[in-house]
Amino acid sequence: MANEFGRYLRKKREKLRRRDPRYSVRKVADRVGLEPSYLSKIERGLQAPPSSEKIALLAEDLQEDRDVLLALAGKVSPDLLEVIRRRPALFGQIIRELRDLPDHAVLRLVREVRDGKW
Amino acid sequence: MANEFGRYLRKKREKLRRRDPRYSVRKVADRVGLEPSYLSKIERGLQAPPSSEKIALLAEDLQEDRDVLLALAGKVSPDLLEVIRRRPALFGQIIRELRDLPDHAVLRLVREVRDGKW
DNA sequence: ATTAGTGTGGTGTATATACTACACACTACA
DNA sequence: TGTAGTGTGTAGTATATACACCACACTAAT
Repeated sequence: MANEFGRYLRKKREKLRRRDPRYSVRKVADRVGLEPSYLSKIERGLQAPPSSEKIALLAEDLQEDRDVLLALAGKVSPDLLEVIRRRPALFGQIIRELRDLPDHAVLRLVREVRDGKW
Repeated sequence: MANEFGRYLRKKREKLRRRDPRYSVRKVADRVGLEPSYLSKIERGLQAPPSSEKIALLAEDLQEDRDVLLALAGKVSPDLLEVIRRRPALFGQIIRELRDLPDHAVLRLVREVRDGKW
């Protein structure tokens, strides 16, 4: 499961690399501020995923969804945590309420909210 | 802010203690499985809040809301994290959507969902 | 044959997390 | 005056987190 993160990362990076040499382990590592061998180990599951901050940078560099990448690493975006911590009872309640709803139902809800019905 | 947690804890414990001697530092610590001096330091803000697990036990013992207590400690309940990690894109989206809504709007939403309209 | 670039192995480390163990001084009660 | 219970101070520790440093072997181009 922590392994899943590494495999996903490597797959995506290699895919990008086929079209663009700027996606070598070294270059990506340099851009996000990691030591290349560290990133290499992470991709092979020899190291646990890095910090949320580095994962966010990786997501941006590799054009991935930040929340998805963080989830693969067993983490949750700090800004979401912040939202919950601000109103814990309220958000605890709604998240648990939505926990077992199918995707489409939740999505409909998202849309309703965005369309200003609330 | 980490200090807030301690003060809140002490206040609640002392309140309970006025009516029931079972709420001494020692007794509470024993029940939740902590060393008394450790809990004492936590209550005075000399130690950071304990693990989520211990906080949950404290919440139960002191009849407090688990999510609120965790939030005071700067944490989020592991079961909520799990919900988000399972469907990160979806829950990331909805939480950010609800972030700036006033309590009453979110509450109305909770009720609608619970009443099976979804 | 040098140079630039590739991925990776081994080793070390600073900081944080989450505690425990034990002793001490004080109070209340029998 | 002993016994039980109170809170707290000092000290130490095991484990996890989040990395960096350096060296090596390999490939491709000049």
